[in-house]
Amino acid sequence: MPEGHTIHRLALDHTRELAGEPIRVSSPQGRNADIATVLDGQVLERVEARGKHLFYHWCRVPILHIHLGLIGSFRESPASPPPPRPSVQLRMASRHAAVDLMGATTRELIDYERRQQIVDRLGPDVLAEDADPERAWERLTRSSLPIGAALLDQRILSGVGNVYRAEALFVNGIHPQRAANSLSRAEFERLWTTLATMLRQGVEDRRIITVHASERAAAAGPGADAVVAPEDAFYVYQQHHCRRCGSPIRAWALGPRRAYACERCQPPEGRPKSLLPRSRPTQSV
DNA sequence: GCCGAATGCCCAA
DNA sequence: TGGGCCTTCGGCG
Repeated sequence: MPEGHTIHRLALDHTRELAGEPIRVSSPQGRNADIATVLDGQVLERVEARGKHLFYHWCRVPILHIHLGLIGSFRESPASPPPPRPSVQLRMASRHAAVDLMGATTRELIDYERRQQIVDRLGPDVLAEDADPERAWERLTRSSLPIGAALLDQRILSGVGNVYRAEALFVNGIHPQRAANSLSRAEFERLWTTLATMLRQGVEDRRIITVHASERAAAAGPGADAVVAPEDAFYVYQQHHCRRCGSPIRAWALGPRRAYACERCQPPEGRPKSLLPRSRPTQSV
């Protein structure tokens, strides 16, 4: 479930668990035996997260570039791990921990120049300490995309995926179909702040929970701190009813992905209803 | 057991 | 614009 928060969490964890000592690298599934051969026994320096990309920097060999895609994931076991599943693309093991990579769309060794190309393509990472929202604002104002599509365009800003887009737009009362260049500067700044706050919380929680604790407590009463169920974690993503006003949540295809909105809390604004995009909101779920 | 969807993105046509 | 890549899981027979 990889949006930017997952990637940054992995970079932190893997740097802590794997860096500074020789790493055993293998490819149980076999398709990345070439990578394993190069990396096995090498010392990992650090793991870098940029948007949804991971870069493993080693002391003496090329950079391991990983992109999880939609369904890629890491699984972690303590030292002396169980045998890997056959689907494991790469296993990296230190004395302290082993991490298994599965389902990732990109596993490749690259040089620094190539890494630079990839980074240069990305808009500012909402999770980067030194992220420059101004760059995102410039690209946004030049975009004719709906804001819902623009937020998923990693060239405009990076790290945001389908859940955070739905949730951040909801919190700011912005309809996903509004043109990106129709946002006011103030709206953009609030949106950026929301995203940065949400993703940082995601890094900490190791999952996405966007509904504010006070609202969860109000709904669930005491004990809401226990395990948060998916239906309590989100305002609109894959929800049926708006937890603020009770209106039905609409879900429709916005570009290649499903968008979610409460059209009462997020008015399409500025367009007569007759001119609304005929993207045909369907029943939720 | 099979099918489709899932927090993504790339490429060819 | 459509298909491909990659795996898991839940819903449906």
